[in-house]
Amino acid sequence: MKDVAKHAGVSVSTVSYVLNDSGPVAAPRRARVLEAIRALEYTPNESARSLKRRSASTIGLVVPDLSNQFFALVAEGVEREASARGVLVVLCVPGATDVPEAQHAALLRGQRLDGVVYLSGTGTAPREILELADSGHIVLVDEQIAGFDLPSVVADGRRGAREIAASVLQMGHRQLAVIGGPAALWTAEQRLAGYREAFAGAGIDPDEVPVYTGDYRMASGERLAEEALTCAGPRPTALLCANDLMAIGALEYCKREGLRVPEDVSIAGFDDLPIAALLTPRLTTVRQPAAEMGAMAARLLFELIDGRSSDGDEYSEPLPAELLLRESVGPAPRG
Amino acid sequence: MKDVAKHAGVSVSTVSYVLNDSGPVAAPRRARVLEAIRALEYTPNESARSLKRRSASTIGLVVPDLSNQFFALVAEGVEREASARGVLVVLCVPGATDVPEAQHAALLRGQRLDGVVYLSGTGTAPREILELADSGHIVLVDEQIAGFDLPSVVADGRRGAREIAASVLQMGHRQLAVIGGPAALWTAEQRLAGYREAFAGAGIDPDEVPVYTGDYRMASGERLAEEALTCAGPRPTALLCANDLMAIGALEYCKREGLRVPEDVSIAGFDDLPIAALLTPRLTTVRQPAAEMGAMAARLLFELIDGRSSDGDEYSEPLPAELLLRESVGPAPRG
DNA sequence: TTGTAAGCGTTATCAT
DNA sequence: ATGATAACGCTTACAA
Repeated sequence: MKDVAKHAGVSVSTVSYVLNDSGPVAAPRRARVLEAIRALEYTPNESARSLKRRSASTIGLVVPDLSNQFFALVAEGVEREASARGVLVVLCVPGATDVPEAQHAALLRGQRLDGVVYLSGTGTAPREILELADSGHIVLVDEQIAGFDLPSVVADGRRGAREIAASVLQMGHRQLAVIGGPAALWTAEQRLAGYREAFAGAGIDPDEVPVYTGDYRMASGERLAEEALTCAGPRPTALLCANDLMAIGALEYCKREGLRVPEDVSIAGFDDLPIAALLTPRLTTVRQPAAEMGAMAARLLFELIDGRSSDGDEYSEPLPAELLLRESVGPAPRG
Repeated sequence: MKDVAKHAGVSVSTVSYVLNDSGPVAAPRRARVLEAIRALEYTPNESARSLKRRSASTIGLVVPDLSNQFFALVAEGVEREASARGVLVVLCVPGATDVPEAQHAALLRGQRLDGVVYLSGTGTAPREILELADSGHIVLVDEQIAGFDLPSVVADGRRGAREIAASVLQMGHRQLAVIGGPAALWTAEQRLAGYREAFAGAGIDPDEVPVYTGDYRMASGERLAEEALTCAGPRPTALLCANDLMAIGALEYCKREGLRVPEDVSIAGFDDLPIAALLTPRLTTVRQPAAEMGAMAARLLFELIDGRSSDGDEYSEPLPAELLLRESVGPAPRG
């Protein structure tokens, strides 16, 4: 920068003024500066800038797992929104590494990050992250952490669950089973609540419907489908799975056991992962607008960072979740 | 930091020494410093550090698209390796935004990034990126950019292609069609070469086998499968698709048209996306060790950055690509 | 072994 | 309108 100043025959402050037009500068001199910048191929040193400005123009994105397409789509949304503002996104995948989460948190405090979009996938967060919530800025996506009132962007899972359950009931199913998500997860709870509302609405006692609790992963869907379909008593004719991954597991179980879907048993998922429409049968599910959720989370985070939030913690309305009827749910077999 | 020094009754340099054990410091004083750090909840300012050290401990990761699980897995590999070294990974998804790539490149020059793991997905890169290759450090993954001799991590796609084609031939197929990738892509070229080697090895004139050129996306697989299967002359009994996405498209076409796979037509893919094993029929494919490739790219990049490379440009051996025989390829129907 | 002090490249506050 | 100059928070000779 000094070189640029010299080359243009001006002072460094003038160069700085030109760079950020943060000060008045006469046209001819500004031209000379610009010219010098080009000539010397000068690029401002961002480390110095952020040191001075006390802001890194960088946010963090914490996702449990990138091979889960839901998270990947959220990440895309966040990245899009951030790069539109010239903000960098630092990726953290705590699961993929054995670096303690505390270290991730240190990043934020070390001013390398101005804020964080956080997806735990577990409904809990290490103490370090929670402490950050006060000082640093943090926005959750599709989850809420019990006992903490953190800003978050969520989809209307409850409504989606109610609708998908209602539509299954409308196909004549009366023997249902729910393969739910981890009890600790807010989304799991919401979706379960939605299912139960639909049951009640159809004159079924929600407590009569067996609920198997999984962990949102494929393997648990497979295992619990087996449990649900082989247990004593009348076999369920439809499985309500709280996410697509578990629904896929259930599908795999049926495939292995030679059960036809939906003729023998109907299966519904939740999320609308890109893969859902490619399965055989195509999976009936509820679309979570993942990319939009990521984008909205980023926007919310920027508002927090800019201190432009109306007041205290900020929330967005739940985004709509759209019911997608596909082949994996069919009419109930006649009993 | 000054506060810490004061609190511990030492000088700032001593604190710095303790922080990086970059200098000798007596045990009792070190303890006092540590204690002060804890007491004051001191976290070093990383912006200042990188300003001084002229290194950001941050690398960039450029991927065309995160919803493609191959890229997502590469990203996970990169992240894992980086965070193990305390290096941050900033994510860039050029496609998801309209920010000119030039701006991305400026990041590198602005010293915010020490290097970049680059996946264009197109086999080309903007001039800005290429210029970086000299000054900055860059490693490509699963591609090579024509006309430039850049360090890269690749899988042995040629061998994989040869093996999968050979195995299809061994099932008795004689009427084949290839659904290839974009001619400009190095991987597409490699895979095609592999197929052709297998054809020649089986006594088939490679030039007799029709090649339809797609763009590695699902839609093109669907369209080209139609072309291949409805063209004049004997219908192919097997489709060799240069990646899984196009194979999935082909599968979709068959599904729509009521063609049974593999009874009527066999379909082979390439990549082994996580979804491949979940399709019906399960997709025969070649595994690209995506996460390992990402990790290796990161390691290679760190070597370049540390100047620890044996000499000039550095390459890794192609990683092995493993043939996975599954249901989508079956014996040739008797003609 | 420890402390002092000179930068690292910017930005921002002042005089001019 | 412009130019010195003092921070920003850290590292690292160099001196003690």
